[in-house]
Amino acid sequence: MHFELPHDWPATEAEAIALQVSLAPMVDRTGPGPQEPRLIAGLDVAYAGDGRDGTPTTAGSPPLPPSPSPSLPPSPAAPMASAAPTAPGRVRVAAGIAVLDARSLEVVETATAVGFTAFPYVSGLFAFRELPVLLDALRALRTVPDLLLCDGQGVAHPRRFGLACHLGVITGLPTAGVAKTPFTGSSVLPADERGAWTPMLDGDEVVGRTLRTRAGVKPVHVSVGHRIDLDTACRHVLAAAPRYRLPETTRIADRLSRDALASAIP
DNA sequence: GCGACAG
DNA sequence: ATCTTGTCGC
Repeated sequence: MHFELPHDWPATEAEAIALQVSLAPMVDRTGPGPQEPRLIAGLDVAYAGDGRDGTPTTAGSPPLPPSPSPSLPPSPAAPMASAAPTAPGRVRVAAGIAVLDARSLEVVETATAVGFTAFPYVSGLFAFRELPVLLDALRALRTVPDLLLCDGQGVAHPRRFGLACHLGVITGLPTAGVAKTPFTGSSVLPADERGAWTPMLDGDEVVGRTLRTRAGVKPVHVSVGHRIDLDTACRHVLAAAPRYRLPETTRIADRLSRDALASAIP
């Protein structure tokens, strides 16, 4: 598929935060979104080494020098990476996308992309780290998913603009975030029964839902990304996770990204 | 001021 | 995120 970046890539944490603040108003949290999607895609990113890179979280200093990571020219049919080769402080990454038939949960198409991180891991600015390689993998996709399930938060974010929202605004597709641990917003544990849920609250605002996809296992945290409502998002997450804690989409995307990373010849 | 902090 | 052995259970 094809899309244009609605903004330049930030070089500092301050720029990244300003970008989130300006883009957050573009998020559509009410959807209602696809009621019966035909194709649901899961996305994930794998890291080499320990996943950490240079600049920790030192306040003030720029995250990383201007990086060329976000792919510039839309090469037609070339396994494009995020440019820049071995640069100090940059970690090799691989993205995996699995497009499944929403009803049978069978794989319809897969795509991967490899590259290097263009931003350090900073809680709240997670998207700037994974988006570049994820977008490369999305560009390699032939089919257009009806819903994107992301590994991380949607509006359950300090500025209401987590990875799922960012990906939704860029692609224009409905998205939802499925996080393994809570971030912004707290909730009480839902009953130990598949399908049980409790609201995630940040003050008096509902930012997501803690959803039990399987009894006896920790619940996941679902939040709206873009062009879908919370009920619809949770319904699809539950349907995509018939047996394990995480949706099949995410599980398969995780495997794809790890395999792609291993094939990238470390 | 101190701790916490999606992956 | 990633590094890892053993262990409990279907």
